[in-house]
Amino acid sequence: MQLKNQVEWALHCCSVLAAVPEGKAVPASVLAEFHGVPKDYLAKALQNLAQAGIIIGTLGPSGGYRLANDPAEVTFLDIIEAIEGQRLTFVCNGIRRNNPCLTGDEKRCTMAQPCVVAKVMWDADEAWRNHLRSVRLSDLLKTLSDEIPADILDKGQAWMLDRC
Amino acid sequence: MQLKNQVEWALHCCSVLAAVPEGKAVPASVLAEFHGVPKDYLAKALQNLAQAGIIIGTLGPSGGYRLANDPAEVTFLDIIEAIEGQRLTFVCNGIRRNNPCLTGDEKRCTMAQPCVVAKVMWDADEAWRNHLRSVRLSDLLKTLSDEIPADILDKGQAWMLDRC
DNA sequence: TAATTTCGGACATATGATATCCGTAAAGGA
DNA sequence: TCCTTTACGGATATCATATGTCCGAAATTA
Repeated sequence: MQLKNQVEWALHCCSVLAAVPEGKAVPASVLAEFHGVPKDYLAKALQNLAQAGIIIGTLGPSGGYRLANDPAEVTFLDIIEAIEGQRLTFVCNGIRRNNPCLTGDEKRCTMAQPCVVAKVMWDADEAWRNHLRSVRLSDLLKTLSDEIPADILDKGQAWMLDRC
Repeated sequence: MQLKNQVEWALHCCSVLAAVPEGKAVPASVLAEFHGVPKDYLAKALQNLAQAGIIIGTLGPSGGYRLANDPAEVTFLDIIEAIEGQRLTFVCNGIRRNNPCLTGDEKRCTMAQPCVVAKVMWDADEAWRNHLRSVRLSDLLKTLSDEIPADILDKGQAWMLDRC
C-alpha cells in the first residue's frame, strides 16, 4: 500500500503556488521543470487539483495555475484526496458473508454498522485523515520560512517569476 | 491507495485461530472454506503470517495453523505489517533535490531530518499505526463475544472442530 | 506405506500507476 | 487577424503490483 508519487508532486506544487504573488499564474511546464518531474504526467495531477477546486487553471500566454483559495483554507487532506480519491484504505469485502455459521444480521458490514474488523480499520483510517486535516498550506509556508534562509526562498521566487 | 484483500483475510483468520481450543490446528483449506476465499492464495497470506511469527504451521494430517502467542500479545499492526510489509504509505522521492534554488542541506530529506512535506505525511502515518498498535486480538475476541450471540459462536466453533 | 499438510517456487492474469502523445479550445500578444 | 501559449480531455503504451493457480518437495501422522 503506497500513495502515488503524484501526491508528493501535488503537495510541493501547492506549496510553491501558495508562495507565488497574487495575480501570477505558473504553467505546468514550469512546475515540472522546477521539481524535475515529467511535465505531461504532472499535468494530469494538476488537472485533478483543478477539478477538485484547489487550484485554477487559466489559458493562453501568461496563463497557468494559481491557488483557488487562501492557503489557510487548504488542508493536506484536500490535496491528497484530490489525487487519490476519497475511498478508504481498507475495503471490507465482507468475507463474513461466506461464514457458514452466521445468519442474517451478523453477516452485515456497512459503514453505519461495521463488523468488528472493519471498525478498527476505519477508525485507524480516520486517525490518519484527522492528522492530515489538521495541517494547512499556511502552516507549511510558515515552517518553510522558519527552516529555509530567506535569501534562498527569494532565489526560488525569482527563478519562478522569471518564467511566468 | 488500498490495502490488499489479504489483510482482511489475515485479520479474520487470526480472529478465528484465537478462538480455537489450545492444541488444535486449523488447515488453510478449512480457513479458506470458512471464509469463502481461494485456498491457494490465502495460503500465501498464511505463510507470511507464519514467517512473521504470528502463527505456526504444522505439517501432516491433523496439521494446520495455530496462533504462536497469546491473543493479548498480537496487535492489528503486527498482522497488517506481516501482509503489507513495513514500508511507510508515503515515500519521499525528494523532488526538492531537483529544485534549482536549493543548495546542499536544504535538499536533504531523511527519516531523521524529513522535509516539511514528508514530516506531515509520516506523522499521519504514525497516527494510523498508533491506532492499529492499540488494538489487540484479545480486544477483538471480547467485542465479538459481546456482539454475537453465544450459540452462534458455538456453532462456528463446532463447524471448525468438525474438520480439524 | 499412504494420506495430509505446509512450504517454496514458477507461472498466468488483472488491475492500477506511470508516462507519453495528440487534437481541441481558449486566451493573449504581435 | 494570425500566431503562440496554455489548459483540457482522450487514447495509448509500459511497467509494477495484486490476485490467482499450479506443481513438486519435505515433513508428519495414521
